[in-house]
Amino acid sequence: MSLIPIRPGSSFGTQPERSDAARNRERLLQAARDLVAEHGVDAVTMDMLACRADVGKGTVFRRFGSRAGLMMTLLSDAEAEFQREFIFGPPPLGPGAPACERLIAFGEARIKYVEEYGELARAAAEHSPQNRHDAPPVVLWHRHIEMLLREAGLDRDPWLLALSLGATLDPERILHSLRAHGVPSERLAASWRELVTRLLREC
Amino acid sequence: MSLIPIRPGSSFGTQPERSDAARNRERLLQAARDLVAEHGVDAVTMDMLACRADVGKGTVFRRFGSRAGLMMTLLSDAEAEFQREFIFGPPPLGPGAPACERLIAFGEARIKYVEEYGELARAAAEHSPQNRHDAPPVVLWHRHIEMLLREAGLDRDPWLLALSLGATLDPERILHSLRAHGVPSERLAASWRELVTRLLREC
DNA sequence: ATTCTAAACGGACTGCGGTCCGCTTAATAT
DNA sequence: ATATTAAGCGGACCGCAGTCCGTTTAGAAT
Repeated sequence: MSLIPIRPGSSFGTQPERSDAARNRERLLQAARDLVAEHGVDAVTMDMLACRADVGKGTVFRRFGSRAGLMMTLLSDAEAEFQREFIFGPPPLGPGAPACERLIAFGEARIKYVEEYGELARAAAEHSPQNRHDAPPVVLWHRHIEMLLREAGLDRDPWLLALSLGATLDPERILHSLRAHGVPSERLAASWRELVTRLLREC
Repeated sequence: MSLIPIRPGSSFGTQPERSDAARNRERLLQAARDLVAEHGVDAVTMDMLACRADVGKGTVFRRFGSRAGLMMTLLSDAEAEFQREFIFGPPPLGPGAPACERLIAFGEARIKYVEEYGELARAAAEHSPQNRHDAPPVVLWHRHIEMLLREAGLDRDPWLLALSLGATLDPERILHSLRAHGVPSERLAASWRELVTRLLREC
């Protein structure tokens, strides 16, 4: 179980991957996207993927490490885009707006993200109690929230407070509200706004 | 996958279970407690349990429905005690104290509970995205928090807000803070207190 | 005591995620 | 061209949760 770099062989000092490996990766990613589109995330099995991509099962696990790793890879583009937006993008999500507004925008963006990629995100976290909370993207959101809390003047253990706020935005939870209880995303966003504004009042 | 009644055969109109079934249940529960004590929750498999209790594997699943069901059963006593305390017990956890103080006490009690039974609680929720949020005890905590929020004067969608607060107290999350990051439970409790008091200021 | 039947039983079986290890091959050195 | 070798490959294999179905048996009815 190792970290999956966003670009394979992107680290300096390591040689680029072999041509057959690159070809197999493309085949696997294409097959995975097709299968997800055809049957939905939850119905895609690793054997099915190996079969469709016409590679051995071992190759699938060599590429992605685990089912969760595969899902992370499928998410990586959307994830990178999301990160770009809240780090470099225009306000209120990106820098330039007051912390409180950025925090609200962050939650709203996250809810939209889960609406679109929730199943993948859930599958990427399943069966990984470790990586569920320590995966690089999760740590990044967490630090982002913590930074905004500090910026808003919340100095009492902002790290743990950020953890609590992050829990509210957990894909599985949001997805459950959306799908199982039929809560419209606007209502989730409104509740998030309420939570954040109450928390940051007079800071 | 069905709900597991706290007391078997406790519903009216159903006949009591057969004697061999009762004997097997006791054997299974004893074996399960022993195995958990010996090897830890995560290492206990259903085959192991069937073997130790000297019953067939089918019997294990007939009793408990799933691994998660078994863990819920093992938790049911502690769970019932916890419920009793925050519903009927002395303040500030039970009725008689201001909503804000009860909410703080609730979180503190929950953190202690997770410290003691966290592994079981996590295992009881694993692989059940459905029952994870809709299991009777979870729904009860949730309603309790919602009630306290209303009592404190928070009228803007207290149901969703209760969901957010509940997310903070999720066993897996608390356990991860405690074990993986070594956060002492007092610090978790302090952060919870901070969160609740900020949220309920001037209500 | 005998019969009846629905509940309970047990263990072979399935499907899935994940590992292992002997074989193949791309890339490099000569 | 040939030899070398480490990365890559494939699929048999494992452990586990959960299902299926033919067999057994407790308890009621006679």
